[in-house]
Amino acid sequence: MDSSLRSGGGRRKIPIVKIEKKEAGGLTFSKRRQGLFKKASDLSVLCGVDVAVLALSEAENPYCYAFTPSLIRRILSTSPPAPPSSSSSSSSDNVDELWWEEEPIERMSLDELRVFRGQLAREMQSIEAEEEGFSRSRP
Amino acid sequence: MDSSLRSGGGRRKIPIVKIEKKEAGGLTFSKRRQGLFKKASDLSVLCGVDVAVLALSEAENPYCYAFTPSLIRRILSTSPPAPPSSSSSSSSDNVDELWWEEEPIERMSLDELRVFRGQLAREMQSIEAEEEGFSRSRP
DNA sequence: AACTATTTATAAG
DNA sequence: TCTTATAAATAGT
Repeated sequence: MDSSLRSGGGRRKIPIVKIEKKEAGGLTFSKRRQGLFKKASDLSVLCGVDVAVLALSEAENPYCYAFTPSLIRRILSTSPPAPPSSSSSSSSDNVDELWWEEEPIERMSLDELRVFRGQLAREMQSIEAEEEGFSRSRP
Repeated sequence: MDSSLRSGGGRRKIPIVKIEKKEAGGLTFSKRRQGLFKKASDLSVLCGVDVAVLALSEAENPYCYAFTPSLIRRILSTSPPAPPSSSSSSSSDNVDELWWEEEPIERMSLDELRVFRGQLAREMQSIEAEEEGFSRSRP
């Protein structure tokens, strides 16, 4: 049976076009943002590279993910906000748990804000360097 | 049978820890980066929001995804670098094709660089506003 | 670069 | 939120 006609149960295929139903849009934004941040984290860990993600909600609230070594070190060295099952877990690698992944700018500490601003500043320098290249070729 | 012991066939479960084999790491970076950009695109389209992704390869090459309405408009209105099957395709909605998704900074046009820099600048203003909040509470 | 078995993400309920 | 059925991503060949 065509999955779009089925009445019950699991995931159905949806076209990638803007969701018009207001509530569904907000739920989808939350779920997919979480999924996106998880993918960013996996990529960062698996390949040992820096990945940063910014997503603005429809209300323009910024949600960011930035998984830098310095940020991780700093977070791990301070008291975590609420790491799930850190005391009872039997495995020693709950460092892999993802409680720090999603962090709206509004909840960052001053140090976190500075780290993140530094990342953006460096990225902007790269962009400005590229723009310099254009002005040199046609001053 | 444990999937890590199986010899043939499909996907196997892997732990999310750094891949040490050099070649495998590069392949995984490419595949997962593509997947991440696709997820970013889907989120952006489904929810009508701005999403930006930056990923630095192990060699520090920047790969970025920035899917703003103005960027899309500008790209669609200019001659595309190499849209796949734009002339032979029978469907009219090859606008959905994702050829512009992956774009290293080095290959951006001046206008693209400015759009992207503008996004980062706005993001940085949000961060600085938050930092202002800290200095007001303890001057 | 393509395939395929499988894991992972997620749309509805 | 939690579950379930399914679509989508992807590890290894």
